[in-house]
Amino acid sequence: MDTLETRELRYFMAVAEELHFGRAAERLGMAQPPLSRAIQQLERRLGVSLLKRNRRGVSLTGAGEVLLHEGRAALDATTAAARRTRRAGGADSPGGPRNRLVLAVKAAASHELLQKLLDAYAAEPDAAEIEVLPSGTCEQEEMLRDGRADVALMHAPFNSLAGFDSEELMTEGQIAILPAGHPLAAHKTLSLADVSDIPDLPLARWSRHGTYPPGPGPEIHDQTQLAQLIALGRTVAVFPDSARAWLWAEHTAVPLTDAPPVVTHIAWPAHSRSLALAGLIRTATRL
Amino acid sequence: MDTLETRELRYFMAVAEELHFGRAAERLGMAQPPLSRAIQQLERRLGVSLLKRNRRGVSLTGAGEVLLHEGRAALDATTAAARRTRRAGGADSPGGPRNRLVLAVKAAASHELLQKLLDAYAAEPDAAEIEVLPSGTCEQEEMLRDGRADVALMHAPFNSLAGFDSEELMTEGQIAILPAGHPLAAHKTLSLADVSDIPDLPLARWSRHGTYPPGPGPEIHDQTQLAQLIALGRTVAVFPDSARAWLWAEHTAVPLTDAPPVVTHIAWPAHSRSLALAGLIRTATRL
DNA sequence: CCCTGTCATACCCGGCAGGTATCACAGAGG
DNA sequence: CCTCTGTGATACCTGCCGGGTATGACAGGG
Repeated sequence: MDTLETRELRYFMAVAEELHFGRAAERLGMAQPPLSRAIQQLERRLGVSLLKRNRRGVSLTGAGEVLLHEGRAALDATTAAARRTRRAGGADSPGGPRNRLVLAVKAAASHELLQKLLDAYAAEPDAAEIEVLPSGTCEQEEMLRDGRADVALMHAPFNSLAGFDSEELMTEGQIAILPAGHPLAAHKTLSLADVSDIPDLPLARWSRHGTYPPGPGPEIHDQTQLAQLIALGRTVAVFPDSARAWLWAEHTAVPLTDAPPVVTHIAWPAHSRSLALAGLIRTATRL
Repeated sequence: MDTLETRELRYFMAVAEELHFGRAAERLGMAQPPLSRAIQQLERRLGVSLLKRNRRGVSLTGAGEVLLHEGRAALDATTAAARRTRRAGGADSPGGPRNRLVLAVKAAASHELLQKLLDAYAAEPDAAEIEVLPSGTCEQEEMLRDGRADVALMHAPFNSLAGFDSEELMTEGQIAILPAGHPLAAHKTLSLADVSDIPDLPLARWSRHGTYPPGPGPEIHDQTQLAQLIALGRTVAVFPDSARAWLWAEHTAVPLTDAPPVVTHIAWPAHSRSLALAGLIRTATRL
């Protein structure tokens, strides 16, 4: 009676996101009528109206908005359960659980720290196998939530640690990366205001799930693209100190005085109870 | 293909907890054969063996243990979604969402703080209705997780804040509550060791989901029972300072020097995005 | 060797998820 | 005013699958 099958959740999420039964049905690979009926049944079972049918499209009610948020979390938890269970497959014999951990890392960030962590952990006596999973901009959170990853390196304040357990690993300042020839590159230090409003160097806009924030800067989704655009004198970027590791000859790094410090954490789902994970965290905090 | 219906999850959880298909089926209100078949299908779909059938009972494989933990979280998230959506029902008109928040509080704890919080919040201009939900020993965590509550007052280190967002509200020391006539009641202060091993006053054992930890003390599930047993000179209890509010004449409170301080937090699910909740938290942190 | 407890198999049935065809209705144009 | 289009709802049918009952297979205990 108060069950909420995942199928129903999937259906509702599709409709709530598309705000259109036809498109939602197509996305789900089914016909529109059964989808309509399923949503009606869902509303009846919950005793709540979720959608306002406006004869010209659909909009969410208050309850619908709640179910959109909570349902996302529930679906993520469910697929996470499936994925992590699959991954634990074959690990039957209690003698050698042959655990494998998936570690999500923002591509090309924290190179040095990651290297040290992997080396130190590999030296542990009962080290599990670690699979490093490169993730897009701020994607580590989703990866932890939906089970693609078991543990992640995150960077506050860019990533939100909400809902995860975490330990602090490292704090660093931020630098502006400028074209070597630019006038500002001669400064000893800069402020955020100095670099956020340079007329000839608009800040680049990072891809996030294929979309870009509005603004004048170039659209990028890749560190190499960015590096190249800076080298060409087309843009400027703000990065943590450790980005110095991949600077080109055509780049100049200038410390920012008022940028918030970047804190690298190791984070994992709060309910995790894995021995291998505990070992990795212990290793990380000892670095 | 990688869906994991909630029905399957419910079935597996039952079997994993009972470790017995017959009893699990009974608990689920169904016959045993379809349950067996459902679990087999689940194992085939996941491509993973979850249970070891020992011809004499059943035990979990490694993957089964993982699914037991992750599945619990997923099921909680799903029922939470259903409950919170139901509760948001009728809140259709964006003009007046008539939000109601459910606040879980350990019964009889933090009386004074709770009173101040409710008063202060009620004075806010756009205050939602607050339903106070008394919870058993350390039950607030489950209530937040499975959606029975939206926000809770928790007491570290007794409650675990893992997986929730929280703000610290208050820190207090702990006291021993003794029968007024007892020799130890004459002391100015005591240590934990002093009260944990009094031969004639064994520490009481609190009910937790109907079961009791082992030990010599009396079994209780209610503050009034405890108060009475102390008054009768049968037991001693350790409580935060604020418990002085409900002491009887026959009780004596003695501060404990080495007991860890109790920190009261207001905590909520990390993904919450409710305006009413935000208002309550703002009010709470300003107290 | 039989009895008991336990899970798997065999087989049947009814309900419901899903498909197709169609309706009802609101807006846009003419 | 009528028609055409896009939308979600309704009607009806069908096949699958979830669930039930009966029974089998097998390990332990007496």
